[in-house]
Amino acid sequence: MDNSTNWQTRLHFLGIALLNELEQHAVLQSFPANTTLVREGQYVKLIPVVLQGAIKVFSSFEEKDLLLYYIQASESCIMSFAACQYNQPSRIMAITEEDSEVLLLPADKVQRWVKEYPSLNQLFFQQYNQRYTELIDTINHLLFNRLDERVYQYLLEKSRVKNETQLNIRHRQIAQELGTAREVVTRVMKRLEQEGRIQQQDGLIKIM
Amino acid sequence: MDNSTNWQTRLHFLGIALLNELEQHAVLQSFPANTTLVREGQYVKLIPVVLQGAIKVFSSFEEKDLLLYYIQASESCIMSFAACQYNQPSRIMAITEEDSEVLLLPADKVQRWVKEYPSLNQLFFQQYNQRYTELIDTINHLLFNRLDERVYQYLLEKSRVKNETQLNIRHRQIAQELGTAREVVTRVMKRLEQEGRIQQQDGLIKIM
DNA sequence: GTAAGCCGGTGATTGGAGTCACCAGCCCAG
DNA sequence: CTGGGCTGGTGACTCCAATCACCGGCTTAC
Repeated sequence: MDNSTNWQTRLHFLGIALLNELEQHAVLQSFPANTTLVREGQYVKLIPVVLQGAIKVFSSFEEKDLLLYYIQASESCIMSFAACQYNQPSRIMAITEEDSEVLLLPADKVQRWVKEYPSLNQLFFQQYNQRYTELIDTINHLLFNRLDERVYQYLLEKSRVKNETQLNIRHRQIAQELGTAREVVTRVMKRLEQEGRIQQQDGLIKIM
Repeated sequence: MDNSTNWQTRLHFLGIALLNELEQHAVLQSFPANTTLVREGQYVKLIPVVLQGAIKVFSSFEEKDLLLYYIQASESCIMSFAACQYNQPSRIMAITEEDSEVLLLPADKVQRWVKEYPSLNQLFFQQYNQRYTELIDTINHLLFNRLDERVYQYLLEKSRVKNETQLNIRHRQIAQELGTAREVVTRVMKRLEQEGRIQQQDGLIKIM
């Protein structure tokens, strides 16, 4: 597979001029699933643009985590962007959800590119907006939905991101990504199964 | 009070050139406390920059609200910004917390100004980042803190924004802004009082 | 083969918060 | 001055989720 031209077509919306800059200064890198890319408190010097796969972004707080959103193809990470612009430490944790291919842009260059290339400026505004909206949804779910619904939505979203109808995932992980406990998830899953909304077999979860 | 030069000094960081544009195209307007500026689902054509006072921004969802943050002097509203850029309806509700003075920028002009004036571009990036960080904090509070702590933090923040040590506020309003019920707040306030963290007298709340 | 570890599953219990119903005190309008 | 509106305050109850303790089944390491 010709990666170099590949990502250029995928990121075509950034414009030829910027693509040329990227070709020179950005680094293409692959990560296996479950690689931790950023930890909380870390200072970041590279800004990722996902080409393939997905990165999941967490908030961690006092030993407990909460899945905030996924970064998918053609998307970038506003937290790294912010972290480099204001030289703040990262407030989130980022882990590859699947084997992923990522274009890494040097932070100092991005500072300049944002000013020179409206397409990149546009991308980050759009990303900020999208992430912000997602967070508001997350908050509303947290505040007003029962755990049943949160778990179900979580499964739907994960299935959408991974593009699989069968999910291979442990109760423990679900619990961790939703910031709750394993037994609680087990019970909720039982209920969802009884309600005919999911099926569990051999550690696989099928969404109906 | 000479308002016209007044806001120009306050917004000096935007640069002379942009200030001239603002002078021509922006509108200075005052609102009494508790004026609803934006409702959920509304399409916005004006982007506010607060000069004096404060605007509180809510998420409302199935009849319940949640206070997200305050827009204070020299700050703007990213939700309006987004709403106008992507022509999406507003996902939030905005109400003046106090008597406020606001500079209203026409949405279509802002589109252009953002590209032409890095200072404005910068302002919105900075605002996005700030709001985003605040939301993450809110989420962590929601997930991991007891209501006691949430209420206390809420009171601290409100006292900071209004710059008053005594708050004149009803339990009902606290409940509404935190997305809970009045009786619950009453009980929490009782506990906070017994713990010596606040004092309640004649409907005034004093933070210790 | 056996011990250790992870997996889902379950019962008992606790605690936080939301809900319902009702009270007294206060103020204001008519 | 009286009724209706607001305020805070309370008891009783319910519900959901978290926690603790413990299971049997399965895989893996040694």
